[in-house]
Amino acid sequence: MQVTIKDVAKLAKVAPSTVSRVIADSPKISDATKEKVYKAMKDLSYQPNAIARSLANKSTKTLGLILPSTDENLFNNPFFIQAMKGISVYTQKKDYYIMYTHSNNEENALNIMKNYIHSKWVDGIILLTASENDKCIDYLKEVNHPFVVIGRPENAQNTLWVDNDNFQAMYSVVNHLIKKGHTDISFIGGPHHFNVTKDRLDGYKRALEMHGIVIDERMILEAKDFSEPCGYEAMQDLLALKIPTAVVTTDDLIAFGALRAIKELTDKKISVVGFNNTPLADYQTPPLSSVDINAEKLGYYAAKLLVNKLENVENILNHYIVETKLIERESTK
Amino acid sequence: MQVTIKDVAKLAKVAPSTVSRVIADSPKISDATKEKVYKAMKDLSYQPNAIARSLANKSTKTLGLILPSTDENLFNNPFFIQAMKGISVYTQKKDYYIMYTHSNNEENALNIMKNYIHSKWVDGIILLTASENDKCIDYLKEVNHPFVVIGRPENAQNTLWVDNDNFQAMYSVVNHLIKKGHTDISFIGGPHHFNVTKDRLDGYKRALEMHGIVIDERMILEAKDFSEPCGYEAMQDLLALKIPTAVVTTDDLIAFGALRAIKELTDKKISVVGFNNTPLADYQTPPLSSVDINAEKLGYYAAKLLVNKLENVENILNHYIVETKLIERESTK
DNA sequence: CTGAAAGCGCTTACAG
DNA sequence: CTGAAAGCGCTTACAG
Repeated sequence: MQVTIKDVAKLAKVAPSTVSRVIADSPKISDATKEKVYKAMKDLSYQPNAIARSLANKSTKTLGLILPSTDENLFNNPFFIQAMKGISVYTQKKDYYIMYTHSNNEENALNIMKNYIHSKWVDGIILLTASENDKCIDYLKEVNHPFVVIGRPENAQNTLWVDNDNFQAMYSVVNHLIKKGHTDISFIGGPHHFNVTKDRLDGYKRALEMHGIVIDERMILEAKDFSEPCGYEAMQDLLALKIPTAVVTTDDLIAFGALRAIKELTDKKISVVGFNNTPLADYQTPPLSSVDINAEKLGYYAAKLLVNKLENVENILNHYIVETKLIERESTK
Repeated sequence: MQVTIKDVAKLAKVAPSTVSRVIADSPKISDATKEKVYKAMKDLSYQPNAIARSLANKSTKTLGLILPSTDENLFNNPFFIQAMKGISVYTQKKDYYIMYTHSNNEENALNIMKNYIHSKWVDGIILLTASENDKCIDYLKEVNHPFVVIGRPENAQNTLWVDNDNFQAMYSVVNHLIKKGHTDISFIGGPHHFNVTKDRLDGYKRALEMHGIVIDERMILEAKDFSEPCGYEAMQDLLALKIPTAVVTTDDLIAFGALRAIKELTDKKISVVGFNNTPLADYQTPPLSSVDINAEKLGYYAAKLLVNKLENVENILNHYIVETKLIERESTK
């Protein structure tokens, strides 16, 4: 049967409350008593019941995660699983737990989140993506429930978030290309309602401006989705219009599609850069240069910010910026 | 403040126990009372506290998942995230929750599992991989805690599991190749301590035997890991020895490596088949034929078997076999 | 059909 | 420094 705090108390000849204090390592308890209790716990191989603890403490030490599920990117891009790993690494250190659920759409996500919160399962929520007018964020703010966002949210003040500096990341990629002599640089982004797309587009534009290159709006394309076929399609549209010397994209899958379109539709050499440095970037022909966004670290720091808040540890900043790194390969040589 | 069952009881002018029975939809309660209580619940927007419920019920309706983390495959192969999605889809239907943790090694996995169990967080465990002498399985059997395995375990009786028919899957791939005229068919498997590797190897051997083709042990290679470089290396070793007309592998990444070795090291046309039908199989040169193992369905049925057991619904069989399908592309044409 | 009471396994003011 | 008691928010025999 289940060994409880009472059994330990009986064996150690103390009160249950004393055992509880020993578990919490209360400084008020004498060392002698602690020893007695530790021994009894060991003899009975006692393990505290986390549920009972949660009820008494009004805290589960559990974080809730909601994953998109229609998003094709979920399976093609290791971002989510890497971020989940980073979260897990931090929570394990801090004895926190993680719950996750997949959602089909934003409304579904909101319901899952409400359920997590109202049923008292989770102490905090980690949002893995941020979009414009994010209903989840609005709700979490409204009910004032602790959360953190991976990706910079719209009203970043009073909100915990982690992100890459997407503006800077794309700025330096484009800057790098310009230094190599490129002037006709095109941009193929994912759907524009993602903040991440906007930030990277801004970085692209800024780099061109800084070098006095006129921005040609026709060279800025939107892939309908973070997928290979959408990348192919966008590149196809672009080639029908104009042949650039370089293309920056906001996603490896989009870049894979662009590479294929280039191979099939033109003889010109066009440099291509992806984002996320997915494992297969290295195995494209040519191997694809790509920006590593360090998804595991994004997850790790997201968990850290949130746990700090839950434990009332002051966060020096309400966000972390995780560094990016261009991994240069054949596609830009 | 938190709305409790007492507040609802007071407003509806009934006892808390009555409210509890209404929530559980007990047939003993009159419709009139039910109505009153429903109204009160709505007026107060009452949500049951899952933690309190769990404590009283001695059941959390939560399943625990342990993910490998060193495994390179974790990021390269969408298997895990797909299986996790399938699990989530089923648990959502049944109002169950999921917890996950990443582990670094088997010992770590065992500790995480023990913690899940002893702290009473989870009602059941889903193991995403099964290896020889699996310590987690041994432990779960020892303490008689409900669990299900994705992948056929060693002593399958009295154990819930889901899997593809890996023997059959590989058998029919090899059979298919033989029918196309191949007789020199090589096998490159992942590490041999995985049951899945053994089953597929058996299927390979059986198909050859059935057609009277002598098995040449030198044509059976082991990639040290489920990775592209290990596939490359194995193929390289093979080519140094003998040039087959076809190669079957147990993993797309291994197959990607094999394709690259073939391109670089020989002019011969060699057919290649992968496993898992990862999204990028389609974008290899040539596009890779691969066996789709339906990971989402594996997860879905794993959750189903386990939840049935927890709810005392009899499982007709202690396992599910999820169908596989060869997706044929250029690499075998 | 419904209520009062005890219990799930903890924690934590309050006393001493 | 330690204990007795009340409480966290539910459920469920037991009575009626």
